[in-house]
Amino acid sequence: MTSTRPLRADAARNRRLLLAAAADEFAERGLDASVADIARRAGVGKGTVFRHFATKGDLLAAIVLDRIDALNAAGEQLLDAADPGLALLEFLTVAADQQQQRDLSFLQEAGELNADVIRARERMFCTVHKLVDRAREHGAVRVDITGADVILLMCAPNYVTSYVPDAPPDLWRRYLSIIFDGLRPQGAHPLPHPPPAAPIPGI
Amino acid sequence: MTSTRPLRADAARNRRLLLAAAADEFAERGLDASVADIARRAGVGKGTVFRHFATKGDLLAAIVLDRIDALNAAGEQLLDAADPGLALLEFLTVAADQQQQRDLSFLQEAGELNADVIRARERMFCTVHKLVDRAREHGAVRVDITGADVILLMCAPNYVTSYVPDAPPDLWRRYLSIIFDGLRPQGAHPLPHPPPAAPIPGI
Amino acid sequence: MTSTRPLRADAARNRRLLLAAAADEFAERGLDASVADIARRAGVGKGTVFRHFATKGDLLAAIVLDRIDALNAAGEQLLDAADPGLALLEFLTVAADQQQQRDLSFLQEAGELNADVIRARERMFCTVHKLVDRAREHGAVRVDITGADVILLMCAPNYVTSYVPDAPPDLWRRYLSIIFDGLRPQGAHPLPHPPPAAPIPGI
Amino acid sequence: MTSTRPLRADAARNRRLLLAAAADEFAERGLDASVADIARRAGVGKGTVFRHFATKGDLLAAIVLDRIDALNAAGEQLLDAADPGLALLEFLTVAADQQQQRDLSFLQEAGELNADVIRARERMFCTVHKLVDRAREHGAVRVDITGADVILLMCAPNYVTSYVPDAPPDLWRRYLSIIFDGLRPQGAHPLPHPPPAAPIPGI
DNA sequence: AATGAATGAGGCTTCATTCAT
DNA sequence: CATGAATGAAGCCTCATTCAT
Repeated sequence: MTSTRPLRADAARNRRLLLAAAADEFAERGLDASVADIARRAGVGKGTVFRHFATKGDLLAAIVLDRIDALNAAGEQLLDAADPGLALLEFLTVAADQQQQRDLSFLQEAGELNADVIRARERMFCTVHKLVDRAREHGAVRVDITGADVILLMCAPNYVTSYVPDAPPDLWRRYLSIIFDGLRPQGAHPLPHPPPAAPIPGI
Repeated sequence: MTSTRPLRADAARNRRLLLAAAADEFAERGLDASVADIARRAGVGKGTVFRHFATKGDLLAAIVLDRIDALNAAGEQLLDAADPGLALLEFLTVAADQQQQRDLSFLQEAGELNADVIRARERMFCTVHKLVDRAREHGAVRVDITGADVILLMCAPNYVTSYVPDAPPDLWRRYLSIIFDGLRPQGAHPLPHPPPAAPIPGI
Repeated sequence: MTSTRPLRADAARNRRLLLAAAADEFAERGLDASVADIARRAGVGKGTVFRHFATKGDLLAAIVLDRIDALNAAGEQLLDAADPGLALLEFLTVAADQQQQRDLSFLQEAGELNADVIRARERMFCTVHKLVDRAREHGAVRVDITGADVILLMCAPNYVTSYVPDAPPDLWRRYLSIIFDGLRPQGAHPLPHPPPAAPIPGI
Repeated sequence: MTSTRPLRADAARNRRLLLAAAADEFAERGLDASVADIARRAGVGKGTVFRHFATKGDLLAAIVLDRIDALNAAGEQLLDAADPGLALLEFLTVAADQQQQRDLSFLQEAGELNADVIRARERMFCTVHKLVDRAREHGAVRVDITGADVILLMCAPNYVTSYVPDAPPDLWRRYLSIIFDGLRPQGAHPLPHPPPAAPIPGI
């Protein structure tokens, strides 16, 4: 349990600066971004990074945790939406919008991260499964699509646009739309391979 | 100098060993694979790596160049295929199959690689454009899809499956099928964003 | 300034806590014990350590000073003892007992410590010399033994037992006894090397 | 097993330089001597240290291993000596002479070192036990002295003289003589504490 | 031509010390 | 006064690259 005691005003500011700087730096340089660069970008000393995050990995974990939790919150809200199809599309939109930038490999590499991240990821995956189940039941996505499929495809729009030199910030919407069309029942071709096992044992 | 002088027999063998070893190592460990490991895997000394490739980047470039050229050759063959829709799908299948493994970020990072790679990439992009144009004209893909779109989506199936822990080697076929369905005219929804400029000025 | 002004009650308490915590920590972790650990062990903030002791070295010096003074006091008492041989043995017993734990290298490293320590050490050395002189005169130790010899041998029992993994707390007594036997005149073999100069010029 | 392949001429030279430099540096600065300083002293780059010794600890282990093996060899030779008492004294003389300098904490800290060191240490301990047994049987040392005692006392002469500022290089002989007198049966006083368990289970 | 030894820049992390709260 | 946040020097180690053998 992180006994989140209030944190002094300046410390909280630095923590925020660090998370922002790190997110940017990781996005630009990938996971090899150096702690020194992150510190410089945040305008703090290198040592300050380690006061807030014991390890470079912990810093990454903190970022990922924030994003996953935020995304999950959005997803849970959408579980009550009237139109399950629109709800799923909206969820994917939020997901992509939220990370406009290079994806942080957060699904995969997170596997080696902090236990909190793993639990958060499982919660989020659960939510996605529910969203997909509802959408499927309402005929909004094809019957052979699983939650695991959507989880995997979730980051593709950002990934794809990351290759465009000076991409307009909304370009990902184009590819999300294409991919989502591929998930719809209309004109669906049979899939040549079964879906992967759900990433969480219990689903 | 690109003046490919014949190269002694053993040197040629080492070059092949190195390319293979490097491809495997990059695939497994990502771009951070160490030159030492590559050399060991190839069964040669570290110095030999640098005799053949002045720089780690050059080694990567050579791999990428090979793949792009091979892919382009496949694409050019398919330009004569009877069914342009099937031809495009086949091309994407070849592309994904060819790198089964971790994608080498070859489109993007290649941007900073050697000039040969850039030219090869442009040739390949050209071929893709032609394949897409033909497919579009035959109604096999929606009218609002461009060559640039397909180029961007090309790596998505491999990217997506790279997140599955012990993915079966053919899992990418599932996602290529889904994405390709999204490119078809049947049940297409209007796209919310215009396509990016073609990656090569002259297309 | 050595002008020991009275010090507020809580400050005095903190000073005591710090000295105790530091002594323990140094004993367990050696001279590399971190200030942070000492502060935590004392239950105070890191800043408080530096309010009381300008430097980590000063903290060490303060501990050493206390011990030396205490030891010297014991030695001076023993100068009046009836049996000079027993007195010397008792002094060495007190010395070893007092630091049961890892010796703090206090004789040597103290050389670079503050001036107060140096003066205290000189006082203590003086006392040892007197104890040895008396013991020698009474035939309790061999004639070729000097005060400097005893000073050097003084820490050996603790040093020696520091190598025993889970040493019983009194094990040093065994080695003090052996070494002291070596100082006695009975069965003494001639020494192959002259004694070192007295550590203090004026003795 | 260290498949000691011949090692190139220059590499062997550097290895020797490194071991010598490290021994000096450890002796002067203690175990905290920095790798950078060792490299500088040896006249090589920092990286070269790590080519030869994967870890700072491995470097220390190599030094210690050399010393222990040399000492053990000397000890084994002495097992055949005519006078067991003299043999033991000679062994202790060799031991002290061999490390003239600050002891490298080699008995204790070695516990966390490389497995080779541990085995070498056990061999040496065994030898000491045998030397002591023989000496005891011949009445050269008191009956209540064990091998473990001698092992512990072995480094004391060097330890003791390490505190003398500009000690003559043979000063340790004086204290070895004193301590050895303490081990003799003549005029021995009963020991106030039982000996520690032998450091190696099987002895 | 091949090898592997040497190099040193650069990465992560620790910690004594200073300073704002 | 006390606290604990911030700092930056320094330490260990990795690795691409160069160079002697």
